[in-house]
Amino acid sequence: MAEKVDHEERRRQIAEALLRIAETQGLQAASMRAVAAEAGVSLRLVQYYFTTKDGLLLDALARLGVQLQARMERWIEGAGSVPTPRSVVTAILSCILPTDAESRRITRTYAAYYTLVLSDPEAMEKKGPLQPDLLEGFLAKQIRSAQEAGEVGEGKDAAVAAAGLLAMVNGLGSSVLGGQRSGEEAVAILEYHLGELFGAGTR
Amino acid sequence: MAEKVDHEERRRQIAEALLRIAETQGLQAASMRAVAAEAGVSLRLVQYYFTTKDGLLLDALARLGVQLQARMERWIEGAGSVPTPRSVVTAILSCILPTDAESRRITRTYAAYYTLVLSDPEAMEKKGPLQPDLLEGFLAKQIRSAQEAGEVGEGKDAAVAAAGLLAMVNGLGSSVLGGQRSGEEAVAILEYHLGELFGAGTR
DNA sequence: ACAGGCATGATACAGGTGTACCAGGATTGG
DNA sequence: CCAATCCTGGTACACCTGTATCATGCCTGT
Repeated sequence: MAEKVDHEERRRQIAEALLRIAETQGLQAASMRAVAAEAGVSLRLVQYYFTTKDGLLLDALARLGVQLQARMERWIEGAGSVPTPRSVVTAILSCILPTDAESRRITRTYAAYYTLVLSDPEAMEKKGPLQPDLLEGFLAKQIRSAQEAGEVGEGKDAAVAAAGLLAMVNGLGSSVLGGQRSGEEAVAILEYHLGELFGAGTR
Repeated sequence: MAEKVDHEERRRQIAEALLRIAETQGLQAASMRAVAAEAGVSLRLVQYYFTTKDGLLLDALARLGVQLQARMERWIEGAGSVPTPRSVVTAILSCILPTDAESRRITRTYAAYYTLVLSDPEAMEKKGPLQPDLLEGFLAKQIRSAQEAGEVGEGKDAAVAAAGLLAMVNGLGSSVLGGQRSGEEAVAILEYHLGELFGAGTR
């Protein structure tokens, strides 16, 4: 058979063009023709590698997920040589906030997908390597182990605290994207609440 | 002049049709024709009362804002005969969460508008009687007065706590809409964190 | 009673959308 | 060298979008 080009590479090129448009102009501006133009290929090619538009949308979303996951792992590693639970939790949560260019890009793009999954509920499951439920469970586990180490008060509920923090980071991200707050203010608010949690309960 | 119909009433009828579509199918499904059909009028009428589509979108958003504001005032009144700062804060925050039919409707519709204001930044300012900054400031004031009454610890930062709580409620609402959590679980998480704040700091 | 202007209906237009189809060029297996 | 297979370009087809235009009915002030 004639195996000329690298399919995966082409798919990546096109999918990232879609993500670029979604980030800057929103998903409603990401037509097949616009994606083709942004990727520098013909409309036919986009159709060829992703038969339907939903296929393209889903594939691009999956790629965005692995990008975020990669960023989180990078931030956890960079949190310190011996990662304490607190530093891990701080790294995970603060790397989601739109502070630098990469996180702003990822957050904006995820926000563009947000209304899409609302209007089409549970159509986009089984896709993401990033289920927020998993992340929440992981955070709760970190908090619980910090609790056993005496770093957080006995009375705290690790699961509820994790859920609340994750939701807060989500909301803070929205406010930054909406221009009500700078990224630095958002991390300040987050770190204050982390201090309340890890501050041994008295204070 | 011939003053036959009640303009305001017709505008309300059409705008609420738009909101109904936005809630159930998202804003991208709210075409002029769909709104006309939902409102039971002709396309021309929608054009007549709202010259352009942006006008309709903005007007409907404003109406949604006053609906939310009315709900908040209703909840504050229903919070108790003598409203304490804590009950006021609890009422405001928990009435935003999608628990009953009305709040689900409002939250879903606001979410539908969310990506719209992202792709067109600051185009929709000066509109809402509900700036989140104002709400945040009001919450901070309530917390501060509770602080003077000794209900919350001295070390707490009222402004930062208010910002965090508001963001958390925002994020919790998103998770409920996304189907990860029930509304009751969300208010439980919120009330836990309110307890942490108002629980005099020790515990 | 009659003209004036408001309110409504039907339709047209230009543009953009996702998808389908047809054709030809390149490359490799036999 | 031939043919089969993969890849790519151009284009067409319905359909839906927001908006503009033409026309008509109906109420009202005088």
